[in-house]
Amino acid sequence: MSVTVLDVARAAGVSASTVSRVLNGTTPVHAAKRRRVLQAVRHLGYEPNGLARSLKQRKSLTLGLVVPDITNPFFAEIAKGVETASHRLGYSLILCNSGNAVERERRYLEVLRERRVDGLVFVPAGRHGDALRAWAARGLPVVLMDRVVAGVASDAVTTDNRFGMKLVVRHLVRLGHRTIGFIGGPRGVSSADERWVGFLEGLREAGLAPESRLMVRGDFTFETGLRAAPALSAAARGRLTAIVASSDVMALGAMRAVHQRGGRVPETVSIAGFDDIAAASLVQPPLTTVAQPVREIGERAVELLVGRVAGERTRPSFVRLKPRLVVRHSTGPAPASGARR
Amino acid sequence: MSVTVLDVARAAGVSASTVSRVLNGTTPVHAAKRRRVLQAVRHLGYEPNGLARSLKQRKSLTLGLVVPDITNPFFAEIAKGVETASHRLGYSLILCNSGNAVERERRYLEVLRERRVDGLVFVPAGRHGDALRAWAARGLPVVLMDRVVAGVASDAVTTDNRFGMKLVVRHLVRLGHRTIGFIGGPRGVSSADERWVGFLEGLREAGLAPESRLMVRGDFTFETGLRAAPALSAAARGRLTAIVASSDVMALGAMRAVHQRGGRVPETVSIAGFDDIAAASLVQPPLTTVAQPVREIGERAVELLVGRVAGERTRPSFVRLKPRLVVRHSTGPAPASGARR
DNA sequence: CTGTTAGCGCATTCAC
DNA sequence: GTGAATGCGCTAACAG
Repeated sequence: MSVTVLDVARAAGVSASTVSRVLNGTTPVHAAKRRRVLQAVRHLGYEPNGLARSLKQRKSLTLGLVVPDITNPFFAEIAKGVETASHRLGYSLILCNSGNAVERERRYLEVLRERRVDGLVFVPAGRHGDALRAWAARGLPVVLMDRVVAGVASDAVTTDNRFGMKLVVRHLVRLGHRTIGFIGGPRGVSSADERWVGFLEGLREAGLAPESRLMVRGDFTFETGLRAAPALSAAARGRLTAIVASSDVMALGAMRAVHQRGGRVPETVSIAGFDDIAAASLVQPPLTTVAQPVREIGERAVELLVGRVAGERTRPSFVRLKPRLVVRHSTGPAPASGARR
Repeated sequence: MSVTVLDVARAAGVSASTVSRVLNGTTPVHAAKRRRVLQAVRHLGYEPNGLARSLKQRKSLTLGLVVPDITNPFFAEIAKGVETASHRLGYSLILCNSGNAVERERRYLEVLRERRVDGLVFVPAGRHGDALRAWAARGLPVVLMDRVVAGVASDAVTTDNRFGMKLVVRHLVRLGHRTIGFIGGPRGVSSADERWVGFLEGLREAGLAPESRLMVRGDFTFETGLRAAPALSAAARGRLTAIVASSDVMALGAMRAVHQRGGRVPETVSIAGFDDIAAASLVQPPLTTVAQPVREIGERAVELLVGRVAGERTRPSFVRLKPRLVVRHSTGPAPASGARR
């Protein structure tokens, strides 16, 4: 069927092993033979069979990437970083979109094991982590991104979410805001939890008392923001001058809600997000947010993973990248005081 | 090292082939033995080696996905559809992000051949197509999405771009617009070319004369829209009442430019896009656009591909999906007449 | 129904 | 330096 090393060997008048050596540069080969081999390769249009090589060498040069939703711009950016780094280092990447479903996630890990991927770059969907623990228990390399899972001591690349969120709160406080609503992410997702804590700490730093009725949880969707903003306004009885969302998408939803009700951003209420997705700078007004080094997250994760595949480290490394505040026009000075709807 | 069929066979007191038969349901096996095999599998934590299976069966159950840019929401949606369909049909998906670079694209196709993927779902970067022709020449299945490549008679799933663009023009004409600017995509990208033609046809249908100075080409980026909108306004000397962009991202750029210069959408100028990416409904005002059945494009492409892998068809099928106009608030009645900046 | 045999295509011993 | 032999883990004949 397809042309094999043996075919090349025959055409070049050498043995299969010699062909292999030439192709992989494992061992020196006489220049003359080497040339004949290369020529035969070209002549026959030989293409090595990666499957056979992987089987023999017991490594597939393939990595798995599992994300909750590739259409989420944040994960798309991460995926791009992961893809770039993988191919740069000679690995192919199998894409798995878990759709935030734990069951699908479990199935994917199974498939990836069967495919004998050399490692896994992973943004876990929920808090759970059984499937992941099972994976790690087999000694298979895995690097978590964005969030960590309780009880799994694997490599991870995350953002300093607490710090990032405090940056936002400070910014708002400096602008004179005293009553700030918060739209958080799902409980149990570590990055969301950290942002929640960062928000509380930011308030405390400023001597502000948190009000639990002004803090709601969402699921990182636009709809959450859309619904939460009016709810927060109502809960604050007109005192609210700013809203911080735990993701840009939710912030965009909040902004939309404000506009729909005839409010203006930032005049009526300031709004800030987290992530700095592309859309953040494209909306009107452009969104103040916390920029995560997304590309870098993906790239560092792969580098860590490949290092571990090569057996470099033995203890898990935990990389925390610093985010930075990006001030745009969705935040402004707090209104002098008092009632507005 | 890892546990193999042979280990299972020994543990169950049967031959390796029987284990294989039980696992694959190829041939009936005595209930008792079957049970013992299954038990041994569970007991030993056996996991089939997909690499070995693929080598033997000469099919990898893997597909390649090549897109220009996974962070482009349009391609991200497509990727999601492709991923879902692939895994549903039992295939894994290798993700390749060509970054719109022909050379990277070429390298990817090479890698994918070495990996012995069973087929390729492909959004080609440019007009070229040599690498693709080489691929197809080897009889390897490929399905194009969104755009086709001249001289390559492969399966393809596309949108009826001409029709879609005419829908937009009709809509605008009905609103009273007579001087409409157009921001097109790159020449040689078939989908962009079709939209260009559709725009011209739409004008003609309405008895409007195209003005070449009111039609510019871009590269589907936000920046293109940002720059093109003012340029079109200037070229029209105040007569322009509407702008149609060949993609939502460019439309968003145009909208931003209008806002930056103090204009209002749609009062000053109506703006329409193409694709209906998520952001289109989230911006202010929500964008009138042509919705492509993105998810379906991805899914149909995979189904076509898998069908071809199975050797179902022999002639290339060319699927054209109908887009639909989504009227939102970025388009409105043309102003009574005359000058505005 | 089931065991035995024989590769899939390659890289790696081990001798020379 | 190089060839012959071996086996990675699996499934598909081929007999029984």
